[in-house]
Amino acid sequence: MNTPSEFFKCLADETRLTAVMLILHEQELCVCELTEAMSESQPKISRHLAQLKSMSVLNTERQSQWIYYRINENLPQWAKDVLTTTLAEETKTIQPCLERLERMGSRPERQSKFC
Amino acid sequence: MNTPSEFFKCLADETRLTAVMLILHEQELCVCELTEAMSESQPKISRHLAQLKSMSVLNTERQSQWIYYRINENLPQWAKDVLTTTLAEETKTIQPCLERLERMGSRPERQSKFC
DNA sequence: ACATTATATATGATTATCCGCATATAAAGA
DNA sequence: TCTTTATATGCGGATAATCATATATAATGT
Repeated sequence: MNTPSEFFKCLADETRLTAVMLILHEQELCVCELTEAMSESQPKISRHLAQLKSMSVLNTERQSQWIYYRINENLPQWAKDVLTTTLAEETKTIQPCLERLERMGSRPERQSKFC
Repeated sequence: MNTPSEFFKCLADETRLTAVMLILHEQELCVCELTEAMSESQPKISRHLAQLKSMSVLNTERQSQWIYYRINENLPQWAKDVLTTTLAEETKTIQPCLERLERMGSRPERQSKFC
């Protein structure tokens, strides 16, 4: 992500924006969680996440079989500000996704960072 | 402009983003000023402005032969916030455009609102 | 009415984006 | 090793975005 317009391009797609909003809201999410929350196909989600990662909006951490996506903490501050401003606006919109996420069976358990 | 991702689509193009930033910085600009400031063709500028207007990001006011574009003051607050956040980031980038604008000969004079 | 300046739009070509489907890779567990 | 689950990617095909060029419209001044 080099220019603001490139950053906005990342957010200019409904699927990508929703994924970023959900990740920002939940700290981290894996592909299968996003697939379930957004009711979209796995390849579709995976593609968009790869794009967001390649633009340095997201980064990943593997925990055994799951790959967790997070907001790249090295994003410039103005970009983080745009994301939080947008999340405030999108809170209602992502509610159905959050509900599907909570209802989701067999959600992968997070590794505790302290053991 | 109905959804955040649509708004970001407006800003996802370098030409459009720069135009919006210049207008935000200068309050209002006409097509020929933007054409000069950005060193782009008139049809290209005009098309992108039309797009921004159709998405309610900008609006226009005709003053005799010139059509001035401004930020739509009815934009939702979060969107305005995104724009000002972005302008702070883009101040350096738009500097060359602002200089071309100042050097521009025969710049249309604004009608004073008080006469 | 005509020329000039400002702005908008039509058209066609090029390129970019997005998607579905199939398949590849990678880890985990039997 | 074989199966299952999670994730990534290759490959068209469809659609959308962008651009350059030419032309249309609109206001101004002669």
